[in-house]
Amino acid sequence: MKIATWNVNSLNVRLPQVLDWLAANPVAVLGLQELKLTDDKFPHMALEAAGYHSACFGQKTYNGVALLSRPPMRDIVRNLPGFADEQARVISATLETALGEVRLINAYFVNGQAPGSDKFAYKLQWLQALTQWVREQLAAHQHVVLMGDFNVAPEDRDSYDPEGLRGSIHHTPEERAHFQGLLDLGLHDSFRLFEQADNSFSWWDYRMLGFQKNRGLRIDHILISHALRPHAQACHIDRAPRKNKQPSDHTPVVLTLNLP
DNA sequence: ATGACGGTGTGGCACCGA
Repeated sequence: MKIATWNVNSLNVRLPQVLDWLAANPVAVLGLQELKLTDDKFPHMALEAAGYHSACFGQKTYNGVALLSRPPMRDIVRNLPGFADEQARVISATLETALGEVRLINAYFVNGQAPGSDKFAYKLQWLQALTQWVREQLAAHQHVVLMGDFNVAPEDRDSYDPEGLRGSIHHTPEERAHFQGLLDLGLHDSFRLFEQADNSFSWWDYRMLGFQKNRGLRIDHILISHALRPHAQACHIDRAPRKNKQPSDHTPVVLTLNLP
């Protein structure tokens, strides 16, 4: 059983690539971020034809998240309960697996623009609210997967230029402390459970040949709860879609669990 | 220090992303 996350930067533009990718990578679950479309424009039919149920939470122009899954989902929750937010950033759902219930949380974390900005303050508030939601979900469910575009490079090795970018957005101590705070709730960064190549990134700037020069960041993550850890078999970044003609700036991260 | 690339909106560019 595989679980993947992918920031598609407009599902309108990227739907053909998502369908192609799913055909080649028939994962059980795919979390999408940055749909940039409203729910009435969500391509339920095309995804159903590909064998996926879908639960979406969209908005116009910005943000928007969705969960796709082969088994049906239930108990779908949109955004962070108790945190008033005009931006559509989180969708959670429960899946029935061979292990029993798995609670999925798919999130598009706030970018934050620059330390000291209003957007950065919003990022920190949002991170606090998300942490509370994950804490509650972990209390209610043994098997929890927190996936998405975290907009945080957790460690220096997750950045192409950790010295030059020290203290800048995605690299600040505050953001990294929040990432560590999520781990401290009882989660593991599944990518780091396995040996990985140096300079493994999930996002590259469209400009200045960022991908060709591998000037990227690892900001897309799949975190799993303690109870899932023994079942994790692999986690890898699939760079192939970044080589497509009209690529997203992010590429999928894929977790393999030893479940049917 | 800035912009570079790409998506969206009701545009002739600005805003946002990371």
